[in-house]
Amino acid sequence: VGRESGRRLTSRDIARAAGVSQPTVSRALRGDPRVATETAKLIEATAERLGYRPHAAARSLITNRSDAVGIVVSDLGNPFYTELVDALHEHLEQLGFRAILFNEATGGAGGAEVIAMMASGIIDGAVVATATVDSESVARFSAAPAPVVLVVRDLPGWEGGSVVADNRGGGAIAARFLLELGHREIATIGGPANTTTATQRDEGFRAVLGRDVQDRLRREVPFTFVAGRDACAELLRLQRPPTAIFCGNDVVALGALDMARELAIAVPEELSIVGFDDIGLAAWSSFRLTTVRQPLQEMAARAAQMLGERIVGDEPQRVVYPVELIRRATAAAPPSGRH
Amino acid sequence: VGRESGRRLTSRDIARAAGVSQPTVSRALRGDPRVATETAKLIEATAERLGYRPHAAARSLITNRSDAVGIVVSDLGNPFYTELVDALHEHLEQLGFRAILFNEATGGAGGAEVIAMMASGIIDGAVVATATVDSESVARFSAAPAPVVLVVRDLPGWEGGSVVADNRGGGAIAARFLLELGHREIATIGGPANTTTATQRDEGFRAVLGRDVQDRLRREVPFTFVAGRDACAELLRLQRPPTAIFCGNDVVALGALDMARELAIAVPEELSIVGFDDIGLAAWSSFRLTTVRQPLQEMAARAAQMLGERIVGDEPQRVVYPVELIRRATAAAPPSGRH
DNA sequence: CTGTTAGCGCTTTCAG
DNA sequence: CTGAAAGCGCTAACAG
Repeated sequence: VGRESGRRLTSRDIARAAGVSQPTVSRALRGDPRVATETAKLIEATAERLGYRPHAAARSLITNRSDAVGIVVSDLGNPFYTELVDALHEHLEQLGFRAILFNEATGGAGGAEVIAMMASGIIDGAVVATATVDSESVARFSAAPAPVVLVVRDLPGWEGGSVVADNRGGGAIAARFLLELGHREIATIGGPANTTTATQRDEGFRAVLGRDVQDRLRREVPFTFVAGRDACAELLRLQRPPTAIFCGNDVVALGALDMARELAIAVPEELSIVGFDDIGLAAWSSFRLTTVRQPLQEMAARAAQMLGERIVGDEPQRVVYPVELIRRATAAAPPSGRH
Repeated sequence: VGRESGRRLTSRDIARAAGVSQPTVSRALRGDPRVATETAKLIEATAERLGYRPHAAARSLITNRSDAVGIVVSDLGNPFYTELVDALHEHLEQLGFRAILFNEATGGAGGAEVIAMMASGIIDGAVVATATVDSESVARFSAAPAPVVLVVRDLPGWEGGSVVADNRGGGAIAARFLLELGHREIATIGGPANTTTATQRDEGFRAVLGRDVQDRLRREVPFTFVAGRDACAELLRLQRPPTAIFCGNDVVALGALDMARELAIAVPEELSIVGFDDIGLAAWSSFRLTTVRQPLQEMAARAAQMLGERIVGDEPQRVVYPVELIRRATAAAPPSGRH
């Protein structure tokens, strides 16, 4: 394999070849305006010709910046996180950052891994999408040696910057929609209680309903496809099954839909299903899931931008994005005589 | 935010606190056996107490290793790549590597970006899943300043290490299966001709068919859901439509299935569809796609391992994994009178 | 506008 | 087993 055997090419080599001093090479290659245009051109040309690339570690050692940031998600198997990673990655790259992937599951709970990498100077900051409400998280992230921006999920008491959707409002929208359709026996398959996402959606939903969802119609599960399937099966096995289900997110809703089909329950004729997020799959004609859309692209862009700002010292902000109901084919009026 | 204001903590600080010399701290923290057990314990304790973390850049500058590697995929929107990234990431992490994400689309064609990062010492190697057959790729990757391992897709003439599935064999299996079911009017929606994956699957398929697929029943499209939909619509609009379609991968097959449903064509009664890869979605009861499975987990593990080996100087290898037919619900005998 | 001089915080000889 | 000295390849003052 044509890998070079020799020593690494350094700025000193370029300096020698171009007949200037080493710092001038450094300046020229970074576009320092103090270097004469002629000199700069010459240096760039020789660097190009010799195939020189500055050694990132040497630079980092001085600047104390790595130009890399972490993206923390819990589960790439979940399409929602995939889309988020994709969007974050793209926007971060546009801002000149490399993205290092962290998996909450393997990378140690509570972001320990990320914080360690900040301390080593490997990353300049991180955007985390896995915040869970527990006693340590806020304190931990607040004491992190580099900025952390929360996206999608927030944390009570967190002041370090976050961009989230109006989950409360979204829950309310879903409830109003289902109520207007004529549903009365409405079930919920909510997400984990230790995520603000799940609790806020639930709160918004119940606030509009004007009462709590009966315990028998209430499920609280992890944000996974299989959990959605299982919870839906339980609900449909009830003596008086619901005519509609509001799900904590789309993956869960898709799981519920999948199970309804497996049990030959017609959607939306016999059962309405509403999700949350509007992931790509939701629009596939195999699903046509009615859902509450959160503007993931915009949120990712804003989070990336905010992290960039925080890294250069700007103040943290908390920004909330509006959501919108996307009517597709999984929700309709309840079967007659059932409401 | 409780970020420290002071100077960075260095190994010299730990040395002072522990009453030893700075190099001894360095040695102890790396587990150098020459350090006395007592001394090592003392050093570890003070480092822990003070919250010291070695500066990665300083280390890299000397060792010329970053312990980070690149993962190059083209499109995280494609579930297949997502699963691959997830698996690679996990195995790489187990080997002590961090994963930096690259997107072929934004990161410059032909892996230019990755090679630049190798030259800067930012990554020690890369596993690339986006190899396309063109005049430059092999030369480029061969001349890269750090090891490249190809996964999923291979390149003719590439000697740098690759782990792929038996795509030819898989195409043959699919053809044999469809033939035995009784199909005669078989269409193919293949992938891009500049990927070995697509061409090999197609070759294997045609070899068993004993003849070329008629041009009218042949489509060659990008590996996307929408492309699968569109191609399927075209095929079904034909005067004499096919009774079966072999798709270049699962995403395309799912697209085809989606379109068949939209056009109210019963699958598998009126149309059989066979995919390739066996992505997670294929097993969902909404799809139950019959497909040729390539062992992605094993392949990712092997690729990660191979990259690790290449980085420490081992010879490249080419490993091919067997595939297997997964019979689910999208393939059956053709409608009577149609074969 | 450019060169000289100092380090950044580690790892690695080389002594002892 | 441990310390002293050197230096990785850059960037950042500071002169000139």
